[in-house]
Amino acid sequence: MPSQTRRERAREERRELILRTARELAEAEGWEAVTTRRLAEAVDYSQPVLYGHFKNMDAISTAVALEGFEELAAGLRAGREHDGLRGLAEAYLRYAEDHPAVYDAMFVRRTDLVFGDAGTPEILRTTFGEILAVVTPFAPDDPETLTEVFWSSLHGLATLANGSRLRPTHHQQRLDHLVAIISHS
Amino acid sequence: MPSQTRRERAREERRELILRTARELAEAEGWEAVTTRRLAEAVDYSQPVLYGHFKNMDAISTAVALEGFEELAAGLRAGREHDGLRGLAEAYLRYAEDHPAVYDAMFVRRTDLVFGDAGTPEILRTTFGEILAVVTPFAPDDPETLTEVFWSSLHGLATLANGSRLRPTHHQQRLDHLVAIISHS
DNA sequence: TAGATTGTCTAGCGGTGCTAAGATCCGGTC
DNA sequence: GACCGGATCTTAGCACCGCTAGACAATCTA
Repeated sequence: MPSQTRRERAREERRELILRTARELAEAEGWEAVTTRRLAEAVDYSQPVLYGHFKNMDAISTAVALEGFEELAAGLRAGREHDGLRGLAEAYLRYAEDHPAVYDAMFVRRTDLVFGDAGTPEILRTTFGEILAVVTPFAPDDPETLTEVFWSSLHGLATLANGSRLRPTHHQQRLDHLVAIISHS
Repeated sequence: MPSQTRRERAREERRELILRTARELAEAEGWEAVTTRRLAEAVDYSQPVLYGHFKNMDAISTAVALEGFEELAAGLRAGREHDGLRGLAEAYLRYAEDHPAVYDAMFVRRTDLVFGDAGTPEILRTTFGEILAVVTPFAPDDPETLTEVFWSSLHGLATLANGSRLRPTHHQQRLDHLVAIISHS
């Protein structure tokens, strides 16, 4: 019995090593630098080992994305409990800024994660639920739509800022504006 | 003299053929399908011919993006003149929905187009200026910040909708909400 | 018509994701 | 302790990618 579980434990550790390394590589040099050869070399295994743990390269970034959803949901919850709408917005934008590669895997890169579906992972619904909770007081009759609009605004700010398409000096002012127009709606 | 200009004309037509074909291929199958080999075969030349017109593959999608900025700026202007804030928002989202690959080239794919810089192409400033013009009445003291927020919201709605991450049925409601909260700010 | 210029192609480099086939290790059984 | 069988890992290779050097053909200039 211990032999079997020891193998399984080793396998699980290898899987986490691959995931952690892929994430670090992506954050350091972008997802285009995460190739099977470079990743295999970084974890000191040959390429086929990766395929023993993940179906393909996309499955690796999807797994990183799922980690990201866990972290983001926790951050949003904390931000919301601390400072409501503004706290959640700050937490969202901070997460996107601090983990741009993970954010990309979650929301920008092509993925087979389905969003509005029955097969949607629970954590995705949880994340959406955090935004829903903080927005509902401002649109009790149709909170879903305002949630989508608010989320889209945050997503737009996050991606355009990460792509250096917004003035880097006006982070706080944009957040103030967004929080103001949502709460006056 | 006509010989020289005939050559130049042929060269220009070839360039446009490459651009048009790349754009069609991208809209039909996504940018990942636009490879030098497939594109060369589609225009019935060998791959090195592409490099006689464009420095590399990225330069092709950048050229497509510049076409897109021209079209988008014209659409935004028409929408704005027809129905102000709402008309512009509708025009923006319609363009992104009708030309998802071009929109990607403009705002999502990595590009060497700089945005807030002195070397920014005039057409980019023109496009931004359309949004600025329609938003200024609602924030006369600091129109730039509200412009960035409004643009980010439109961009977020466009990309999340194109990635099937928003309910496809509530297009109009989201637009109504966004226009409402901006104009009440 | 001879030479220079321009245009085009074939072939090839090093990289990519991914996989088949064989070697090797290691736990379970006699 | 010897051996078997399955899990694990590596080498080697496929077809594709962006991109370029060098040979060859077509066209313009003089």
